[in-house]
Amino acid sequence: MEVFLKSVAALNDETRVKLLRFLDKYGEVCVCDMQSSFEMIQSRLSRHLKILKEAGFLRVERKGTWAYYSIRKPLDRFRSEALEEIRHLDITLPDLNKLSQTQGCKL
Amino acid sequence: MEVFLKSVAALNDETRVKLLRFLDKYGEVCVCDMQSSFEMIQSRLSRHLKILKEAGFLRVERKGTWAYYSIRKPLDRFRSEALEEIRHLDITLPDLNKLSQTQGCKL
DNA sequence: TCAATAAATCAATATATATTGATATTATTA
DNA sequence: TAATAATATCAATATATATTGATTTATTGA
Repeated sequence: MEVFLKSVAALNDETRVKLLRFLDKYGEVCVCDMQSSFEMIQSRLSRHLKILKEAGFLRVERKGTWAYYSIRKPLDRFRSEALEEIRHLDITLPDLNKLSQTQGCKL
Repeated sequence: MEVFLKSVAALNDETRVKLLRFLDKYGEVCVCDMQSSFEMIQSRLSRHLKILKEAGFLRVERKGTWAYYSIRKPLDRFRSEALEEIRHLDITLPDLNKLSQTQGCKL
């Protein structure tokens, strides 16, 4: 029950649904790029990413000071069905703004 | 997005997950029987049932003063996957206590 | 129509979650 | 090792959701 409720709680927020879809679309993205793409305050973004990760949706890979998040694979059945459902929602996503590459990130 | 978040929000509560599983197991159950089975205060139960209904999981049929709730069929893909996930959770359910039949219900 | 019962709704309060700004941690590099 | 940058965590507050008891609505039957 606990694990199920944790997955569901993670999905129960519009910001996190958008982040999931964003990572689903763009693959592996670093925190500072999500920050600039979504124009979101850093602590807020970090918290949402943590919730998604601890709910089993995301994985993180650290490269130096940067943290790259992506959809964890494979996802179990329920989580991948949730992601599939999210794919079919009419969501307006921001474009991927690759600060990290073009400017070495200075947020 | 709205509809999806409504489904997810409805699932985001242990009491409601148990109610879903209960109705999944026992079929059509009237409110007073759920009340006595779960030993739950009437207004609380009524509120949870409303949330599940408005999220598309339940249907209600009124028979006189009684309201019979059951899982809505057919469920769409995401909702039925959620239900399937719930079926596999290790949940302790109360037995169905048929007050309505044995005593004509007097809660 | 009145009384009684089942269920729904309302209003107040309690509890949980999200947001923000500040601070801490970690890795890099001068 | 000191300075800086990226990310995570913390503490205070705001917002949303759940619970309770009281009230309302709807239905039945005397």
